[in-house]
Amino acid sequence: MVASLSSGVIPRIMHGEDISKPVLQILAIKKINSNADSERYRILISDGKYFNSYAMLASQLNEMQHKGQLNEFTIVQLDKYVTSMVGKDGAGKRVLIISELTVVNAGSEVKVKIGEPVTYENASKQDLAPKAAPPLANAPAKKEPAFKNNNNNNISMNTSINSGMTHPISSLSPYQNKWVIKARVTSKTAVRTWSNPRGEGKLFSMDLMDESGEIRATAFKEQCDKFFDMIQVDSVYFISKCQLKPANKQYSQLNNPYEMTFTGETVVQLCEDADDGGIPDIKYNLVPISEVSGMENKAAVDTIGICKEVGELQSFVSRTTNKEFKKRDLTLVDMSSSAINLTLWGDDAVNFDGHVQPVILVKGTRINEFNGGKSLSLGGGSIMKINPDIPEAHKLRGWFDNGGGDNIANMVSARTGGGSFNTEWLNLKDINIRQLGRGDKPDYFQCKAVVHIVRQENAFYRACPQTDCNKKVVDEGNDQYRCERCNALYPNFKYRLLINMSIGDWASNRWVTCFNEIGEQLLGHTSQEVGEALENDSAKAEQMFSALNFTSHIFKLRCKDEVYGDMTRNKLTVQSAAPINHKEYNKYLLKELQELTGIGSATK
DNA sequence: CCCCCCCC
Repeated sequence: MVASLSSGVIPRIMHGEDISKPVLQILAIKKINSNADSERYRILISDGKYFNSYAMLASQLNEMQHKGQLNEFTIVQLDKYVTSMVGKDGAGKRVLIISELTVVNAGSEVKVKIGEPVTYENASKQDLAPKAAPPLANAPAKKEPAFKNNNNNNISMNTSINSGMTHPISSLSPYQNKWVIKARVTSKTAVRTWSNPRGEGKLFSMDLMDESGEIRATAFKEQCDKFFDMIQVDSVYFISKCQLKPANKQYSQLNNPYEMTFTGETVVQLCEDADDGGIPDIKYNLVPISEVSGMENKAAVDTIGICKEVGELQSFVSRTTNKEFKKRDLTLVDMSSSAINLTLWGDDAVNFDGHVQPVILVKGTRINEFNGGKSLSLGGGSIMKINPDIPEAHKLRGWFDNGGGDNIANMVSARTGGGSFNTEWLNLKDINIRQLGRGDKPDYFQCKAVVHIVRQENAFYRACPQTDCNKKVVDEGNDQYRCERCNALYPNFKYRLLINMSIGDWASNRWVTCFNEIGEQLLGHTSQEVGEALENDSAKAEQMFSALNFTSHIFKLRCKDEVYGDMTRNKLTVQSAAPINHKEYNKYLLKELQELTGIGSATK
């Protein structure tokens, strides 16, 4: 049963009449040759009497075309559409943009073009008049255009509000410049400045959402100043006259092929309705902290927890960009008896007051994985709420204030170090073959090696006695030691180990450096004992150090080129030294043998 | 027109 078309409606639609759910036939569909990132389809569509060759699919319908649902002769019902001018205001062509449709009859079923349609631009005056009689009786009377191009923005805004003629975010495209969206701000960045060879300036971005979709908007320079204070997360705004451009998917996690830029023409008006008019609330997909362990690195996480511990504000200069960053690490705990670290940046880090152990709700934080531990980082499109007034927050408060956070069993951010399975097995010759350590980031690997020589010279230094300061102190004489980092004089110091030793495997041998804790572990003595022996009892020191010779370990090594003056040295640092787990090591050897020989691939 | 978020 092939449906009948809504004969003669195309000219009326193109003249601004709002016709509910017209039934039309697709006569042709083709991809527009535009930017490779933004796929668009243009269609030739007919009502049986007239056709329109300037119709386009909103990108969320591309999928239907991919599935072959919009072939030649398909009969469709337009559930949602807008018309708009393409090109410069008033000078261009009017297009029909379809954002929702239903397939009524497949093209393969219809098989033929219905009627002998001519271009709607040839329609007579009579055909433009709204028809009074059915079948289009339920079509509403002709409405004012959603957003008149006049100078009084408020009047046209109100027109659009009252007539409910805002546009869905998902229908926005560069092909259409007259629209008003009604959208909730789901996140907002801090103001950031930039300076590069192409210029400098400042900007902030926000993410906008309505029932149809989401989009990122950015305000530069003057617009940044003009709108930054006005835009508030969670509020709903009417927004119009932004410039649309293809989104760079490399940077945007939002589900929209476009993003927008505020311009001098941009109008933003707060929607003060108590009822937000169907704009959904921000949805938090709250994940228990324990579940983050099982999630992918770099995945986005919404969660809620109590800030049990607050780290100091830290400042550092990025090695790659030379920019200064401020950060602060928090530890969040929740009722899954788990703890995770959360990193705050910039003003969030500076202004954070964790002494009252507030409830922290975050949305869109990123997972960073290191050595098997996972932590969260609050970045670009993330939001943080402190003590939000939601039931989950009150529940957590009650739980924590009654001692709930005292027995945290699961440290999601803890590094699994030691016998972790994810470090690659290599030998010491592979370092050269694979050119490890040349990149910006260090390379990590493990190998089985035997200790050849342990150097006693410079195996320790006298360090600042403060717990967290390990800086070498200056001996001022008369039993006074000065720490330049703490800018203080102390009557004492602590010994710290910094041991160089040569280790070898079947392929090669290399000098490696061990820091304090691993040095203590390998020598089987505290740094204090080792330091005292080296300073006062050379026979005892010799005994300690020689005991380490010719012992075998599984070394986890960090490999990185380091520059000393004009010299670059490929440096190996011991991350861990563990006894040989023969079961695990043999498994690796068997796998290597299989790969080398191709024999025994069925062996488990 | 930005798109940086280190280190371990």
